[in-house]
Amino acid sequence: MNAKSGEETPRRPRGRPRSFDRDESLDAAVLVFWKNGYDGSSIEDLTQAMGINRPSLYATFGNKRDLFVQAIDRYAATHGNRAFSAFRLEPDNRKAVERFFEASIDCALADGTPRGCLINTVATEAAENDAELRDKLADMFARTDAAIARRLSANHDAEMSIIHDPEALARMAHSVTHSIMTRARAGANRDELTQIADSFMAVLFPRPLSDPTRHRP
Amino acid sequence: MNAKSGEETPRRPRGRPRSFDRDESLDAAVLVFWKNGYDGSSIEDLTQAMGINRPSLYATFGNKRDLFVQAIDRYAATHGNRAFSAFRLEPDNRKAVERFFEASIDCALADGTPRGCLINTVATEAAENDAELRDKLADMFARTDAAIARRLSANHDAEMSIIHDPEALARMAHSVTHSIMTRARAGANRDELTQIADSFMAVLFPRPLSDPTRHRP
DNA sequence: TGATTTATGTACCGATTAGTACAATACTAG
DNA sequence: CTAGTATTGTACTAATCGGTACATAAATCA
Repeated sequence: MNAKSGEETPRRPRGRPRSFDRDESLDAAVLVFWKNGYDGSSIEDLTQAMGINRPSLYATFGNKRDLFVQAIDRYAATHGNRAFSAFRLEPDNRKAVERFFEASIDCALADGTPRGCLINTVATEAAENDAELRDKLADMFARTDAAIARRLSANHDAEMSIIHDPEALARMAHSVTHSIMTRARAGANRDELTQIADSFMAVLFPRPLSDPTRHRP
Repeated sequence: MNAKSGEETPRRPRGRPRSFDRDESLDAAVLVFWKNGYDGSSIEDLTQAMGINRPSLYATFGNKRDLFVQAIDRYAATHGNRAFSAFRLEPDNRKAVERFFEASIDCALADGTPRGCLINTVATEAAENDAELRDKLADMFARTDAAIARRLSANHDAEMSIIHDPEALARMAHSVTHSIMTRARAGANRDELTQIADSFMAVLFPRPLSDPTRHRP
């Protein structure tokens, strides 16, 4: 009867309602894993940061490893997506990649969050002993490569880059952020990371000698 | 008297001699940390792989954290140095960088060793909660940048690269290996890593259109 | 030959680990 | 109202964690 008369009714679930928001708790778990790594994060650390107790964690997220995988997806949908939103909004390819690098640096060095990237730095390290996680990450990396390539080839000014293959250019831009994340976690400051980004911009999108805004190669 | 008559006498130390070779044990510890990460490696794992018991580990290397730092240095002197030896032996800058990338891929995917790099992948992740380690890594990264730059500027054919500043070129070549290590740990295969390296070779060392061995950009 | 010094092997420490049993609680369905 | 269902908080488990005390073994020094 419900299925016919009112599809808009939310139909609350049967038992006692959950007292916390799943995604908010997941955001807290992201920060813990991001800072301490997988093995460095204890259930005690996690439940404390998430504001829930152990049975709630296990009932909602499965176990520590499952929680980690869900935290990776949550990270990709939040912090990870921020670098791409700037990317998507910029119609010019050169500026889009430039802002992609800037956003990556911002994410890698943001106040209030750990250095580097949960995916590139933490999950990747933990993937050595977890073949399923490794496959997941390889897939995420490939999807990121493809998403950048799709965005780059959508614009017809792709000729501005000396790389005429958008997929190759996308892999390279993505790769530059890997170094940004690695160097950030290892203590590099913003100037150093900006220098890296600028250097690669200069070779990926070289400006003609006549251009006064041209990077010095 | 010893100092005058015979400097060649080894003068063995006082007490019971150590029953294992320090560097050999360290090599085993390198593999354990490389595979499992810092927090993922237990003292039990380490002593078992190193073939020594716990008191010997603590007497020789201090504690787990100190052992980790010594393993990092040992890694740099063995596996890490291999990438540079190929680099140093090659007089041509383009080929030197090409072999630097090849050696990095070999190290990242070698049979018998874990994926990626102990320094770029494992130690870097662990540096977030260890300011001293982070400073050490930042220093190691800067030294690697500088060593590559020194090698590149020693040769006068540096003009072969589109990047005329050897230090910028060195940072970029080093950065490419960061992505190689990250992607390798995340499950990328040799073809994918070679593709990355080739793409960057094509922009860092572009060949003239007339060159039949020119990379397709 | 002792006396001294250092490493080894066993056996242990308190703390922390991931995960769970169980009763109480808060909701929906009838 | 009662019955059914799912979450909550407390308390607990066996196992493992990093680190060490202590007696024994093997070397040098005198």
